[in-house]
Amino acid sequence: MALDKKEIISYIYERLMKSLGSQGWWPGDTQLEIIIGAILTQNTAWTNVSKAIDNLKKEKMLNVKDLKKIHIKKLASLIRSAGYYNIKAKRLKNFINFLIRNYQGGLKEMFNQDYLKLRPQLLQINGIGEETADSILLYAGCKPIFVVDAYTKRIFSRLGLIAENSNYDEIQSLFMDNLEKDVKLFNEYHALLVNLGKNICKVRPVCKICPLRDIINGKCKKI
DNA sequence: GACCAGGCACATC
DNA sequence: GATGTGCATGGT
Repeated sequence: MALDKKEIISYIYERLMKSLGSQGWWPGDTQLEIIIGAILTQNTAWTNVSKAIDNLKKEKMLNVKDLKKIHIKKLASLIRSAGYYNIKAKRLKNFINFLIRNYQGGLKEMFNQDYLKLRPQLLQINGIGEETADSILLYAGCKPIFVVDAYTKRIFSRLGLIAENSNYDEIQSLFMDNLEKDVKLFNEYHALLVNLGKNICKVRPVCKICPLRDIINGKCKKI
């Protein structure tokens, strides 16, 4: 008997979790650090982002007040390793300015509202798109929003569960409509997909190392 | 040395 | 609305 979509989505999660275990996301000690990481990791390997965050830590810059004060050129130099450093310095500043203007610099105040109202506000900030906004909501704010990224799209279109040209909302709905709205579940599921994508599904356009369909029937040896 | 990475905004058609 | 391009470092 064939599994329906809901069962497949849950089954993939169960298998990934069983094979790879809890991912312990997001790597970061504070809400602000997570938000900064979410902006810096845009189209960038985490290893490069990690160095940038270490630099900010060393300079004791991981707070709203100092990020407001720091000159943008200096900020850019500190995050150099994360790539696109000029643009990302601007994006960090944009977020900090938004936070100060609307919430007196308080993340607690920002998150202390209906997250469905916060999401469009975040999307208004230049440099924060859907994935970054949702990462902020889920990983920094602990709100039940599913994060969609390039790996999610690649993996699930290869599985034939979404069309290759699906947009962000469509993919997000696949998960949000078929899973319990559970922060821990959304947290782990996205992180597991990134792990799977990074380590196993690099080969394009077809994954030759690990046929993804085998995830579903449990035959996959790699995970 | 080519290719890729946990995107996004903007220009152009 | 769809498609193309700039942004940039560091690992494989």
